[in-house]
Amino acid sequence: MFKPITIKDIAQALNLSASTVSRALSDSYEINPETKKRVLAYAEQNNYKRNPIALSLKQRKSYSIGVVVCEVANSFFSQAIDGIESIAYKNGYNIIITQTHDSYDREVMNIKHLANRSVDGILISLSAETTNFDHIKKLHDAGLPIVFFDRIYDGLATHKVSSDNRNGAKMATQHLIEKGYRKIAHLANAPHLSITKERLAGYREALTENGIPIEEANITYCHHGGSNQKEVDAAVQYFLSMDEKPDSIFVASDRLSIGCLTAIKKYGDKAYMPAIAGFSNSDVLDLFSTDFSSIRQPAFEMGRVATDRLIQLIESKYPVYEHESIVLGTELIERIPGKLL
Amino acid sequence: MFKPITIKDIAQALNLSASTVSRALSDSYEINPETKKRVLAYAEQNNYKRNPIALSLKQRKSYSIGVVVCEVANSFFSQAIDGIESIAYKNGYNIIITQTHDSYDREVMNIKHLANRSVDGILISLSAETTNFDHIKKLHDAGLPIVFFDRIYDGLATHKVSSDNRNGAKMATQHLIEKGYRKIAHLANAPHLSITKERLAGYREALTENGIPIEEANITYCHHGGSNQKEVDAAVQYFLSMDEKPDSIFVASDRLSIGCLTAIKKYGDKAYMPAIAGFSNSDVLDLFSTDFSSIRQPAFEMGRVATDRLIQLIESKYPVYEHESIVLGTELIERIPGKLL
DNA sequence: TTGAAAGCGCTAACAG
DNA sequence: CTGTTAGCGCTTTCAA
Repeated sequence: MFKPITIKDIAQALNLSASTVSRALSDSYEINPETKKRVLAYAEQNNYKRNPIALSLKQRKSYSIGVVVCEVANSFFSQAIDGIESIAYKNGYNIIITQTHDSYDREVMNIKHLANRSVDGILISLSAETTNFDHIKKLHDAGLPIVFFDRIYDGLATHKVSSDNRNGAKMATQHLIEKGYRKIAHLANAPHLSITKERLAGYREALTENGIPIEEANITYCHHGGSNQKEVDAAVQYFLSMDEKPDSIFVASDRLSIGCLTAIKKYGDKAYMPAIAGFSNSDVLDLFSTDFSSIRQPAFEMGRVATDRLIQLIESKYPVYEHESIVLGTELIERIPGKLL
Repeated sequence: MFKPITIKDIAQALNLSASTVSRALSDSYEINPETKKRVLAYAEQNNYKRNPIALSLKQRKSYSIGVVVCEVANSFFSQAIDGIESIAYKNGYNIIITQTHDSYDREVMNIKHLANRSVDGILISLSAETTNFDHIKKLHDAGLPIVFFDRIYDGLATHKVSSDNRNGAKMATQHLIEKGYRKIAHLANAPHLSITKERLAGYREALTENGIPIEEANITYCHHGGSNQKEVDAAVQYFLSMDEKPDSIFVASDRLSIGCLTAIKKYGDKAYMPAIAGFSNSDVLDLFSTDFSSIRQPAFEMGRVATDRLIQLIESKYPVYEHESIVLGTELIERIPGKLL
């Protein structure tokens, strides 16, 4: 069942040796054009396909790259994957996608699994829970090419691709300020994530520049990135329980935005309805006239750039010592309530 | 760089033969417990990992399964992928995801690529453009296990997993009727897709049962599944141009729902705003109080079931001649406008 | 220009 | 209980 034709079969059929066939197939210069033509013709006819597994074994290369994200059912990441795929395929690689669901344990498992599966390199966006990086360091030290995107770890000498989180956060906060809000809460992601720190910095910057005092009590972290709705609910309930409730919330991520809106819908009332602005790549938001302006990251492009760099690393003949930190711009999408829909 | 330890290394270090080590590692019964312990200990210490590629070559098995969907940035499919992943990983398989973007050519490419990559089996949800199935038939005939999900092809003797599209469509249409709408248009997917036919049947059934005449002019197809927004725009503009405009629209898919809302937002006006109901697995919709009730498919479960069946096929010792067509239930989610948000 | 042989890492039939 | 041998499909010296 399903036994494809091999180089040996061709050799036998054409009365040649396997090595000659191999050479003909890889278009070696030192081969009789006549023979080459015969081999190619026969291969074509019997639609011979190189066995990539044998090739991998021989060349110690799998032509596949691993991708580690928290979840694919997330606008930002699914768009990023589109970008990753586009570059990977163009270069003859396929991608193996794994999801951490923002759990450290699953991240460790997945990365081990990928390394074990002998991928040629890995693209990582860290899980919200990750604070120990040994599982990644070990592989990196062993020579496995790794590129971070979105959720970066700075302690590793490799390429990093992110978006301008600080400025995005600043724009969002500034946007709320311009709309007249003053008591702006911040629903933040897990505290150790790179994006959390950067977005927090942007939030602070906007407030400071506008002479609004920063109150730590207005900032709440979601240690699991909102992968459990309960923690988002708790955060929102906390905001709602404050003596002086926030008039608006700057939300740090796609996942949290959805979670935050859900929680507000659940616990809020007509009398109190904070404005919301935050990071999100969801297209669906465009359809509604909520008071939810968002910061959009160039997800597709980030995926492309990260993959491009990873393949560079993989295919480089010599060890690469210079590493880029690439930061792409973010975009504010203002949404005005009260229009159609 | 990155040269992992092999069975030979262990053999040498322990003064054993490679086969003994291999046996010890695979916990063969016919091995001295003492030796086994030594080998295991050494392997553990030097964190030996089986080379899966060598294993694949030997066993003609890659422990990976290919997945073909139109796009991951789609609530239904990303949820289905979650389900696929959960079962695949539990059984030691990893998944290679490819996107067709609803193009026939890309589907052919991707499937070839997967077969070529020697996956052990493929899960397919057809592209909207596909009308010729030779590329799939060929592989199936050659013995490659294939399971269809969601967008089925009936001409192949294999397992198929779908949701109750007919009844889902009927519920949605019935829902519109109950809300008082009478001129209900149908924005359909590509005509040859299984889901299109089934959903159309449900739509017709609801109308008929309610004594509403079926008018073909009220039905418009999107031949590329809405992967190009222009075709959705055209369809909506057509509805808007009708002498007697539809008072509501039943939309056939997730992608089309988004597209339809987008188009209406673009071309509609306050005076005319049709009600909409349709298939969608988007969680975001729950957050808004649009007049958009939706039919939700059990995406995660569909992914699980399909993968389970595929692995059964893969691991079956004997050819399987009995094939299931599994149909899972759909759910109507009513949304009432005018609430919070 | 072609062939023979070795080897990538692993398993399995066979022999002891 | 353990070792020898062969082979999965392919590439690549080395020799002819």
